[in-house]
Amino acid sequence: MQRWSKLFIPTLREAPADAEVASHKLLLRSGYIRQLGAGIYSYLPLGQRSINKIVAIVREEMDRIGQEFLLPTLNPRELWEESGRYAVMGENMFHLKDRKGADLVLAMTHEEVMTSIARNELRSYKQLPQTWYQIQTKFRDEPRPKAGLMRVRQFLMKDSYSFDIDTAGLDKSYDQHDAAYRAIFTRCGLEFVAVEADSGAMGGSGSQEFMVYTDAGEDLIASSASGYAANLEKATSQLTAVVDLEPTGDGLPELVHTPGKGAIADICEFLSILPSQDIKCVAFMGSLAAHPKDEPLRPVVAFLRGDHQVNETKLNAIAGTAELRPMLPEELALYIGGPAGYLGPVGILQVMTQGSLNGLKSGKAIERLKGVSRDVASEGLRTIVIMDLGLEGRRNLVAGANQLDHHLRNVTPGRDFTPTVIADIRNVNEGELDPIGGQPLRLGKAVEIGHIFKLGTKYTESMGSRVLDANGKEVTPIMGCYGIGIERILTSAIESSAAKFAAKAAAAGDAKAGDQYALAPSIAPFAVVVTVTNMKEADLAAAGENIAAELEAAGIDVLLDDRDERAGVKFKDAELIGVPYRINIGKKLAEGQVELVDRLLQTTTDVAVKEVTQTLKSLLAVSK
RNA sequence: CGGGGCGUAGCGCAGCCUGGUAGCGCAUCUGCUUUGGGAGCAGAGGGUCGGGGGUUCGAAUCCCUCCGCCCCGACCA
Repeated sequence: MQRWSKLFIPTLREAPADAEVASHKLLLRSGYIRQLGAGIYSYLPLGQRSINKIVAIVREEMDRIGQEFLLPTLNPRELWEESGRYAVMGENMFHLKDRKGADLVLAMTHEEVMTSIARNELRSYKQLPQTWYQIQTKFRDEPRPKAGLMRVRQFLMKDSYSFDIDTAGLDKSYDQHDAAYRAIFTRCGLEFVAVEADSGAMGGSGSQEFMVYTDAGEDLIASSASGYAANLEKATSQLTAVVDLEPTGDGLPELVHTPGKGAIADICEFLSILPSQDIKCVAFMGSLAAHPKDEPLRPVVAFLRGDHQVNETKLNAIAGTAELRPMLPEELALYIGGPAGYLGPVGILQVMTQGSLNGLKSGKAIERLKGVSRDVASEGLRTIVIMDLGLEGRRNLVAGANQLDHHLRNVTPGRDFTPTVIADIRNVNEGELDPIGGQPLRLGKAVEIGHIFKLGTKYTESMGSRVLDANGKEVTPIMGCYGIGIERILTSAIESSAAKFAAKAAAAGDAKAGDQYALAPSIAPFAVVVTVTNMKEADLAAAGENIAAELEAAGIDVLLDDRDERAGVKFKDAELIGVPYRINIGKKLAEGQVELVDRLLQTTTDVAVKEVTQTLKSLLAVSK
């Protein structure tokens, strides 16, 4: 039996100053981990117990669909050159030399090793499909490790790879992983959403990220009760109903004097209109490469509904640019023809040539402009004018007139201006209705705990893996790759729970109770702590011993707190280590009762000593 | 890699500006008291003040340099 007095559980009353996010503080305070360097952590016994439980769940579910390997982390450089990823990964990969001077790398994932095994061993379609997985330490030289175990340089990952003869087989392997992942995360007690992800440059055909909402996350996602979920970069929503203004005068664009009303809120108040009846203009210079130095820049001008915000990732995708920065005032004058605050789509200068540039009065501003927009200045470049879908079909809008202190009424897209492209370039907002089920969207930061991905033939092709099909023809196996961040299951579970405790404490007006959490029994280091409130009272100590022994005999993961400490200290410690159930053995023992504290539900009930084991068994059965 | 911050006992911090015996709280150890929400009293141990160099009679403190860690940004199969 595990006795607290014999274990190494170095709890901290205060968190080290380096810790910022809740899970980091709590993992340190509860004695789960200690830091060794930036993004490098030691797992102490409690942390290791929890990690082991997570790994066991992952392994159990993965064994249903695949076979476990253990692959080397130390990889020859040549292997990564074969796949082309040596150059792609660059500084993100750890490099080292052996004593003979040969180059080695520490593996970040294992596509290359798995594919090398596949190409050496798989010969026939009869050997397919295969699903191979491992649970292994991965190394990534993160440019910026952060948030405790959230983003680290050395971490555990379950990675699996499927090899199929055709896309139908791949679809099946992919779906099996989807089901396995849902089972794993559910068993770990996580509330997750599956987000359709960008397959990106990898050229795959399907990809899903499994996300957990947490403020410590680095991605922004939107999801709804109808099952819709997407990255903010891809999320769309149903447009909220808007009313167009009635035309004034002859219904054509009409100049209005609007002194000092450059901001949307001001112009709306001044003209008694709604933001949704106004056109917002956002102007950028887009670089074609991610690290612009001497790269040419292209002007990108976006028009949106006044109450919408532009999403730069969407805009980049439409404009074909890699990075955007706001236009300088000189550039606004050059490409749009108006001052900031009064920019509008009507009469926008869509083509800027050397001639028209020369036509402008030269001066410092133009010289500066030539410096930043070399390409435009030298050969002329079309301004990309993008209109958001939210403006399509609208009438009689208010827009900047490209003159200081003036706006236009009666601006109607299509009639008064023609965008280069009409596309979705806006951010969805909290509460808007999702596009498939019409349920309100929830927006928030989230952390990625898993990813499944239809990889295709990228590696089997480049590394020369071929099998013979039923017709004796040589074909390239199709791969899928699938990852789970083991530590992120733990951190996101702690983050989620801590957020719940904090919210409840805040609602109760208790400002300082923001440092509690409870893990699901499936992944907590122990399912239950038996707390003897006073070890000096022999009957309490004996009862604790008996109850803990009985729980253990019933197959329950129990920790007996037999330390000669004050009750308060023991309660605080038990809570700090995140164990979901606690049995307090104290005064009520005289009446044959003990207390059962359910930290997941945050309730305390009296239970007869005789019924403790049965009660816990049923609680644990439910949570399994 | 750009910007900002920090480095003094296991943890949290003060001292640095204005150079002169290195301090406080918690934790640890001993004793007594206490015993259902991080106990009280008394005593004790614990420090290359991140490293190196310099200025000075004298450096935690001033100067130079290197290292480490955290945060924001960039980046992130």
